[in-house]
Parts: sequence; structure tokens; C-alpha cells
Amino acid sequence: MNPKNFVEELKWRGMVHDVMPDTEAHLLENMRAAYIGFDPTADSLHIGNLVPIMMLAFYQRSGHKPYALVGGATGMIGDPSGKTGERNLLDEATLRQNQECVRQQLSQFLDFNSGAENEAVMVNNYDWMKDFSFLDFIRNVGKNITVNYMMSKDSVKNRLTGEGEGMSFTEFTYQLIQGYDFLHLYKTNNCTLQMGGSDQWGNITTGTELIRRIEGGKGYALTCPLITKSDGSKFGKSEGGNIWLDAKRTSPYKFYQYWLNTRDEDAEKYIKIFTFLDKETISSIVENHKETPHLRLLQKSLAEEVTTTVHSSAELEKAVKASEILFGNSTSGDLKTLDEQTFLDVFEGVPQAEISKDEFMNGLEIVNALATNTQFLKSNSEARRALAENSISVNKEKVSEGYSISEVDLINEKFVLLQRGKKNYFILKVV
RNA sequence: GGGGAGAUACUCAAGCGGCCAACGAGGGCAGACUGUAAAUCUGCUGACUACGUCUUCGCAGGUUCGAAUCCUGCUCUCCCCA
Repeated sequence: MNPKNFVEELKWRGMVHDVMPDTEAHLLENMRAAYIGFDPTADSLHIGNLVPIMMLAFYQRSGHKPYALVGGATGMIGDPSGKTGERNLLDEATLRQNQECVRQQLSQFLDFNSGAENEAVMVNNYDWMKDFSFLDFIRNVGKNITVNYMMSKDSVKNRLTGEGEGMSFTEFTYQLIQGYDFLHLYKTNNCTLQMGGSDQWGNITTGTELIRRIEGGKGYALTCPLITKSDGSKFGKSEGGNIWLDAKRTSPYKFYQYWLNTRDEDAEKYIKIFTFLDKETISSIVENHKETPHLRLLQKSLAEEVTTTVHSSAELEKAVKASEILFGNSTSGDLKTLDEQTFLDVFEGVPQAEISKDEFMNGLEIVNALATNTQFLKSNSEARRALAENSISVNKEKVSEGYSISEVDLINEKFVLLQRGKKNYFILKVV
């Protein structure tokens, strides 16, 4: 078994923020087990979780054994890192349910059941924390770490000195619990490396400290930089909130669009992190992109790869097709040639409203179609404004105030496509 | 407990008796230009039955022909002294 150089792989992908000395050599010697913790606070992961997921995936592909730890116990406490306020606690049933969903999504990236020696394993720290009595914990674990050490962590310091609302004892204990996870996996699974976002560094080193003090062993740590966007907005969010991996929460079309809309500056960075494409392929894409930037090869490759991995190539195809129709030079004539099924596929996830046939047949004033009858726009005023701004299209053709929607505008005898600007669509369905 | 400052639209922030649906900035949306990019320029950004009308400037009253602006009470926030 000859592992590939994982650290080097992560380095050229720009995914290393901090790495403990000797980690690289340790990983080159043999197959090693490593873990990353995931927070089961929702029944779906979002693309903010994608970086740690990719780290584990690259890890497995380097020939090592990845452990995905679901923080059932830690999720009950709440990580204070980066937070200014106390967090809500979750009950066990919810956590279990969330864990299953998380496993499902991780299996798109990790091999959990091929039987290979390095197949991924999912563990839940609730399983070993739940029977741990408080007394045992403070005797066996707490005794080995000083409060001084714990207080020196940034995550704690910020809460003690800042204007935040203070920190409960429970959250203060968090790093010990997470540290114990590392110790536990070290003892039971010979897990020698913990990875995570750079905000996890303090928590991880508490773990290596415990391993050193209690077991006399050596744990390693590797963190990746937090992903940023060049315009300063938060990565992974859009107007609608998080971009989720779950198709029910974020449609594949929207998912695809999110990546497609990446800026040039970010796209080059992202394609290294979020796709499995190798170095040569990526540099050739980057080169091609620089020659013909208007073709947006970088964004397209990125969006295609990620969408395929998270959803499927079938979903990707639909998303691409929808994008072509929505953003290509398609006309109302093209729209009308779509059969009903294709139309519905293309516009999956686009908000809709229904209108009765009677009402429709009497002629539908465009202002009413936009606001009163559909809530597509918030008020008649807004509708009039938008019309005055020349930003409204019906079936991809600009219209102005006074226009009345009628039978000739129907697609498949029941749909009308309303549009504001380039990216906001709305479907009016006649029933 | 005593004293002071303040609360204005998504956010910051002017306005301190009529010229205020409320300056300006940021954000958001749209248009032009583009590559579904960035930058730039332009317009819009309370509602309505719309050259007019109505409701908004912490809440409730009051003074006035007329109030975001003045008065009274209340609520909340911040600061200073105990």
C-alpha cells in the first residue's frame, strides 16, 4: 500500500491553511486514518460543508482511510468558534434523523461500502459520549487539561473579552468534548489525523494535546482556509439563503446556476477545491479560459463537475438545458415548441401561480398578472415601476404597461412565462 | 438611585413648524455596456382606483390653519455619576 502524497495534493489545490509538522511524512509512511467532524444541525449539508467533504474525498483517493464523524454529542453543545451567542440545543431524535441524511449525501463523495481497506466509516460521537458520566469525564479527561490552556484558545478568548453575551460552562467544555473525540478515535481506530476548517485549529490541538498527555501518542492536524468570495459576500449563500446539497431544498438548476455565476477570480480557486479534476486538466481549462474568457469555460466546467457529483449527470443535463433556454437566445417561438414535460423540467423550481381559465379568458392586464394575481412582484406600484423600467418580459419578449395577456401567449395552452430582468422567472399556470 | 443623549424607510444617516413621501451614503432591483463576469454610466427603491389621493419619521395623546419637527406621558437604547 503506497499512499499518494495527500498533503502535496491539497497544497496545489490551495486547501492547506495550517498543517502540523511531520504530517506529510507520517501520511507517506502508510495508510492512515483521519477524521473530520460534521455538524448535524440540519437534515442536509450545504455547500459551505463542501470543503471538508472534499478534503475527506481527496484523502480517500490518496489511499487513506477517512472517518466522517457526526457530532451528535457536540451538536448538542454547540461549537463556540466564530459564534458570538449561545446556541440552541438539539434533541436526540432530530440528530439521528439528520445523521442519516448526512450519510446519504456524503456517500456521493466517499466510498462507504466497497469493502476496500480504506472505505469510509461514519461514526457518531454521541455513541461514546452518552454513557460517559460527568464524574468520569472530569477525572479522566478534565484532569489532563488546564483551564489556562483552554482559555488561551481564540474561540474562548473572544467570548470572554468581546462585547458578546458571555459563554456558558457548557460551551466552554466544547473543546474538551471534541478533543476527546480525537483521543477516542485514536485509541479505537488508530486515527492519527484530524482535519477541518481553520477555525477548528484550536479544537483540534486540544485533541492532540489529550492524545499526548493520556496516551503518550502523537496526533496530527491539518486545516484548510475558509472559503471566501472576492466581493466579500459570504460563500455558499444566495438571496434565498444557503445553497443546500439536498435537491428538495435547492433545485439542481439553482445549484448549477450558483456555480456558473462564479466570478473569474473565484472560479480558478474553486475548481481546484471543488472538483476532482487533476492538475493538468485544470491548468489547461484555465489557459483556455484566459484565451476565450467569454466562453466561461472555467465556470462551466466547475458547475458541471460539482452538479454531477452532488446530483447526477441526468440532473446536470436538465440544468444545462434549462440554462440554455433561459439565458440563450431563445425566443417565444422556441418556448412554444417545448412539450409540456420538457417545459416543466426546465422550469422546475421556478415559482408558479395558478389562475382560473375564466379569469384568464377575459384578458389579463399585465399589472395584475405581475402583482395582484401572482405576488410575483410585491405591489402594483412595483409592477408599474418595473414596466416603466422596461424590465418585464412575457415569454421572453419585452412588454410595457397596457399589455394584456391573452390566449396567443399560452405555451402548451396553459403556461405563461413572466420574467423580470434576466434572472427572475415566474410561471403563470391557467387551470 | 441621580444626571445626560438618543429612537427617522433594508442599513447608516440628514432634517428641528409649511418648499417633506422626507437630503445623502450603502445595499437592493432594473436599463446600457458585456461573458448569465468585473468595472463603469443611468434610472428606480411607502401604497393606491396614480398629473391626484392615502398611510408613514419609537408608542399614545395634545398645541397649531398646518408637525418628522413644539408640548405631555409612556416604552426602549446608549453614556456619565453613585
